[in-house]
Amino acid sequence: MLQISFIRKNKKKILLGLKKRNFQRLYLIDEILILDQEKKKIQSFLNKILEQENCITKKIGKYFSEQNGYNDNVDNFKQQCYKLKNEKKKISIQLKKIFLQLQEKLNQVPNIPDEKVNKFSVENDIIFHEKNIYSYVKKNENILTHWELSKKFCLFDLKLGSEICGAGFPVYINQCAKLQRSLIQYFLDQNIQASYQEYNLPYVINEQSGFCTGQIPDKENQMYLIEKDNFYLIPTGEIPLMNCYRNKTLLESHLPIKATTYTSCFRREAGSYGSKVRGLNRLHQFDKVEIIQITTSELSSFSLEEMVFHVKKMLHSLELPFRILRLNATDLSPTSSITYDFEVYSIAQKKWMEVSSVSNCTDFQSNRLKLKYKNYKGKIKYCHTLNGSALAVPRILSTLLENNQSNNKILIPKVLIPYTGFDYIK
RNA sequence: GGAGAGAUGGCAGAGUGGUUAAUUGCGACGGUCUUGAAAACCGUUGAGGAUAUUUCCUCCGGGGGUUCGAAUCCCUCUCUCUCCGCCA
Repeated sequence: MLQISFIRKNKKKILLGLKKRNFQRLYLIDEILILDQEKKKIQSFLNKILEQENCITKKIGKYFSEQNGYNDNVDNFKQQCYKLKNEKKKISIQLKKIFLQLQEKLNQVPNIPDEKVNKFSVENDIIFHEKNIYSYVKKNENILTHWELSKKFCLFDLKLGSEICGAGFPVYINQCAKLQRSLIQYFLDQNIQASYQEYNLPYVINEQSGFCTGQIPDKENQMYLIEKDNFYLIPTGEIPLMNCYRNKTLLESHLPIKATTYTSCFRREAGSYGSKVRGLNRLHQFDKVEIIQITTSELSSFSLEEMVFHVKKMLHSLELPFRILRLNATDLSPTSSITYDFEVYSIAQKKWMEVSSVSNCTDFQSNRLKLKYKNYKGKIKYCHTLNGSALAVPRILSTLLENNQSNNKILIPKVLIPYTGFDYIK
């Protein structure tokens, strides 16, 4: 959510940013500013009434404490209060109505894109491209997809999962199950080594948490709802992790805060179909290790670079061919001001698979979270929040299987062998 | 699931109808003393909003009510703790 004080002072900048996103409802900004003016007017009028009321009540109080009894003046004062009370009630209702309208409109406005982000009409920028992809392509002509490999090596069973629950809930078996667990452990260890603190969190959240990180109302339909208790299954560990810092005022000297968590993620993925959902490409339940940073406005772009570098390093260590894209403005999620997507190339499917997305949400989330910090001068400001996957497990798993296959076995990358305890799958 | 207790500033913890944004302690910040530090002593120290920059308003878990007036009384919701039951 944008701050109202920011909107008041930066109308032009905001409109330009929203146009860049191809956001259609630009009129919202004018409506917000008008409502804000109106709210201010009514608020100060109400304040004056309250002031009068407080003044009279204090006088009555004085009579009671000093003279210990009734007085003609007291009845007079009471009469005055009755009048004010009626007016107060009327105006409070008006104010509340306007406040809610204002809030509702503010909730609809997305974050302003960073200067580096391209317009909606432009292709996503490829800012990094691993060249050794070509050596993989030459290596073998008879390459199997991971679902074909699964049949050959007994890696996972989608049918079994669909009988237990439904499509998109895979069952991993034997060496593949261990490889999956090894990946999670490896990612967590790498993150902890980069001084991210590990959290183990609830997989279920309430509505407030979803609102604070921006999934509600925007992506409400992507989440599973437990109606009986009004809880949602998490679509990403970012939500419970970031909500650990709801309603907090941190000290600048404690920033940046770096945290990581491993969770399963649950997504309804309504409307997905075809090759996109083959095998492990798009699932209703999958595992992901998430990293976040909470920092100041001055340092958030540095944090973003640091996170990108960290993810890059991990992909390198897994020896996977990948590229990094800077998303253009239309592809940004509403909370994000700038996002880098990491894609690994699958030589079997001959396409790029998104395995991580690293975003700077600036103060958009912290405004909803009421997450602030006190700077060295003692002034209180909103934090900047960043989040990224490090990394999404199934797509790393599937591309590892596909890219490391040979006729009768699948090789495990060196860095994972201490975790798996075997150096190939057969 | 049953019974009871509670929710107050960064934290701890008073306050049961009237100058109470709220005693006090800890913490933090500033000062005195000291070569420096500690100790001791003195002082400052919640947030949000509006504004003519001076004042005003709001906030004691959330919402509603009683009253001229609510942290304080009533209703309701949420959460926490204790005891009992059930259970990985």
